Amino acid sequence: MARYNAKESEQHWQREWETRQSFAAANDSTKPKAYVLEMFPYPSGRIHMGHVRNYTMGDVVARYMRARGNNVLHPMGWDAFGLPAENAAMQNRINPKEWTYANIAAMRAQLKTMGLSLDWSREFATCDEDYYAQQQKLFLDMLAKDLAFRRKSKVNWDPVDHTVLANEQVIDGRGWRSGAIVEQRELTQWFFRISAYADELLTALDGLDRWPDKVRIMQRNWIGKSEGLHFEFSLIGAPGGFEKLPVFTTRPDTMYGPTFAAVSPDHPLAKALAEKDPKAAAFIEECHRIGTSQADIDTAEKLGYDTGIKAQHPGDASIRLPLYIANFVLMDYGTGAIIGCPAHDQRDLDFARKYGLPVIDVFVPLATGERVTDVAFVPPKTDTVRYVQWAGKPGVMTCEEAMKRSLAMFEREGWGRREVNFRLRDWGISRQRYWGCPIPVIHCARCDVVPVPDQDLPVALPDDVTFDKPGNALDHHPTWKYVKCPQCGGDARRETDTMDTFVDSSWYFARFTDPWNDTAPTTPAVVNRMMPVDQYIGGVEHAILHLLYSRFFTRAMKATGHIAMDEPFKGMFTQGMVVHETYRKADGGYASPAEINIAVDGSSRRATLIDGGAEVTIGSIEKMSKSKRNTVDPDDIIGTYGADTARWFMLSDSPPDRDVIWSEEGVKGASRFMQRLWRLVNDSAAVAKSAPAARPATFGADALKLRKATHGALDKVLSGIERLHFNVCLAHIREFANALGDVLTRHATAAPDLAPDLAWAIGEAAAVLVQLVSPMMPHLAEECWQALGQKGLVSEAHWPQIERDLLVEETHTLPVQVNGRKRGEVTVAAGAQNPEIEAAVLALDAVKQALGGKPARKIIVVPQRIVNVVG
RNA sequence: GCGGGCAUGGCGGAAUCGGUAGACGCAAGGGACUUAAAAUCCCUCGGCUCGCAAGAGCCGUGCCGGUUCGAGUCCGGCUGCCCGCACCA
Repeated sequence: MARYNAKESEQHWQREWETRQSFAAANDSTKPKAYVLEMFPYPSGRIHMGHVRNYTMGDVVARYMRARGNNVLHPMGWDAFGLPAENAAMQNRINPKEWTYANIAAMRAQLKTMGLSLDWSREFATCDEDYYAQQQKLFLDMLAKDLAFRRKSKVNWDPVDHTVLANEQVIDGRGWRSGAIVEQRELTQWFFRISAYADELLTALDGLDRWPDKVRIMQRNWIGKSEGLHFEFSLIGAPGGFEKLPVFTTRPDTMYGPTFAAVSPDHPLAKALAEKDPKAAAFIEECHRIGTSQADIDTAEKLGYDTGIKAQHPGDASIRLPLYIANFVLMDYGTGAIIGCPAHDQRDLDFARKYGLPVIDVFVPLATGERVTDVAFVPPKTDTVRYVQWAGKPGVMTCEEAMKRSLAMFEREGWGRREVNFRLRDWGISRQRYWGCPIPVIHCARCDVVPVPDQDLPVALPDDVTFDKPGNALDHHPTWKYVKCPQCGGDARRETDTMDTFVDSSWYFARFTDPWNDTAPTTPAVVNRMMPVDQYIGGVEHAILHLLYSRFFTRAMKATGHIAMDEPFKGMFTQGMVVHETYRKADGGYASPAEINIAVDGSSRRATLIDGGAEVTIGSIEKMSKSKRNTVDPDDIIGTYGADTARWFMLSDSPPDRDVIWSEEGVKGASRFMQRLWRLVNDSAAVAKSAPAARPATFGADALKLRKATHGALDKVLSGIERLHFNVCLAHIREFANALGDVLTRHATAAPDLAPDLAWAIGEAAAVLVQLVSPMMPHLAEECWQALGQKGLVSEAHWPQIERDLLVEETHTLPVQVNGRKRGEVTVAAGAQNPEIEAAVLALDAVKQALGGKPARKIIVVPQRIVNVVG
């Protein structure tokens, strides 16, 4: 029999699916909907193995749901705005738009070779005018609801490139491209008021029970809710307007332990002091010079500047604390001012020791009563400790209890109140870039900020831009920004900032439900039927920002009437990375997998360069990356082995949430299995020809055994896909294929006079096997489906009914343990009662021997599982 | 520093509820077919001990302890690795 020709077959079936529109979703279907979505790609130009893994998993779920009878929405698009297009424009003198659309075309062609069951009719790119036009409407609706606003904000400014940099683009205090020292500048920026939903975004996490715990915990920490005490110090000797200093602390129980107070170098009070006091100004300057990178923070010494101002304790006027400007106090958390309690905070202790400030123990360990010396005493809040300075009084209680009682007391005394603080900041979306969605507002000297009127939307990006100057090409454009004010008709200027590309990806999933609507972002009747996404799949790297922004955006769209739900993603799954061995050459450089030969000698492996044969060291397994040169091109794999092989390998072995190690041997194993299935199905088809058309009334022992395996496999694989345990599903499929193979080898020689019931069972088994592999290897499955003479396409077939009565065994073989050690087995009827089983067990020689003639004290029978005799 | 996860053969991993640890695959070794190779098929494959053999026994899921008739799984304490956040008051 001819080997399966993946190349020919895959092209053929991809064309067939396209002509039949097999994967188009219907917005008006009466079937239950299922929305399966993988994170859409950035059009870099080529797909990589991470994409292959992500889209294969999504495709298995989509195909599974379709065969379950759902109306499946499984779309694809492009997250197409962003900096790389501008960099390419600068380097290669190509227009960002041309570059992006050329990349999309190349990647679409690559994706199509994977045979994904996508509804391509809904495809769009976020840089399509049709898409960002609707995004501008959403922005204006949010502006009207005060969910979008402008505020002055500190940014990283690259003075050479004339651009704002994200924190990730600042490396050791320098711009990642220009290498220039980054300045902190105050600019007026656009924000989304995500903080208004902080509490809701936090509490709603509890309801997302089909999300990974890990992601929920990361979001919880990111939102960072903390409860504490808000109060004000009275300042003695402060400049005008700064008589009161608001402070937030999460430890109200330590209110009688501070020995200093401090404000951030960015605090308005610090700035006011700097104007009159050159030394203060110099200190603040120094603080700003110390970088914000992790390494800097780890090593930075605690530094302070004594302002000479005294902070008077609101509960006891006799306590007057020196007020410092301190480099470790952050302006954007709490009020930018702290109380320094050295005994119970390590930073405060370091600071106190450096400046010779006293240390007051508020509480001490119950057991030892030991006082603080070099290490601050910070026990878990639930620990019971001895308070020696609690609100001036002693007591023994947990910190939690003391905090609660302190708060209540201070509120009663009238100088403090309970306050909730969040770590979550409002979302700054202004980017001084060309290749993004223009913020649709006009600045007018008379009317201030004027939204672009509806009839003037979209604010389209001009195509005739140049990148010969650093900075924002929109700003440099000779005419684009000069407009008349829509309100007063006077000379005005367009906003030249564009939106953060995270905005584009915060609602694309909703747009997929009706991308044809050119009058509104969504069509409520449709979006409310097709959303939420039932299964979303993507990398953990988006666990915080993208997912949090999307959750916020869905709420903002609800507030502006574009959707009727809060949560966009009902089920969420984060898949692991694709990793590969690395190869190091003698000169220290990396070699790519395509450049080397591996020789196996027993259990040891040696790598040599194909060109020249020089020895190469096999290095650690790392994430596939260009710098380590350990990438494998999906095109090469699909060209050599076919898409089905690549898909099968991606799902085998490693659990989907863990990293998968790409190896040549593994791919070959997958390819071998594909060919094996092809033979198995063709052999089965030959045998099944002699089978009766109608299902036999009774089945003999061999046929029954095979049918049990068939329906057992069906049950295990389907429930495995449901739980996304793809690697286990594949093992069950292989096990079932082995079982069918055994039957064929045992009976193949007798094929002509094979019992009709067995022939029928073989036909059934082969058909089920093909259907079970169809979500993973869809092309091969179609080819096999045809070889078996089945009607229609397997991609459009419904799952067969699982015959549950075949899953029930008539007899059970139970392992028999004596004192927890296996000594034998008994086979009993399914309905056997315990006394009957116990008698059978005690009759076993091995059991009698193990008991050494003594009677059993107790017999534990776990039905259908195990028997344990206690001697 | 804070938060979370993981640890099972040579390797990736499997083991709904606590119930025969090592499914399935990769690699390796042996054999069959073949002029040969490829392909395919069969056998072995955690360790130790005993046995000519069929087989039998003991040990074994990072380490120490506990709960239980029974622990990879539950509890307490360690060790190592990985991830996220981080001067968050």
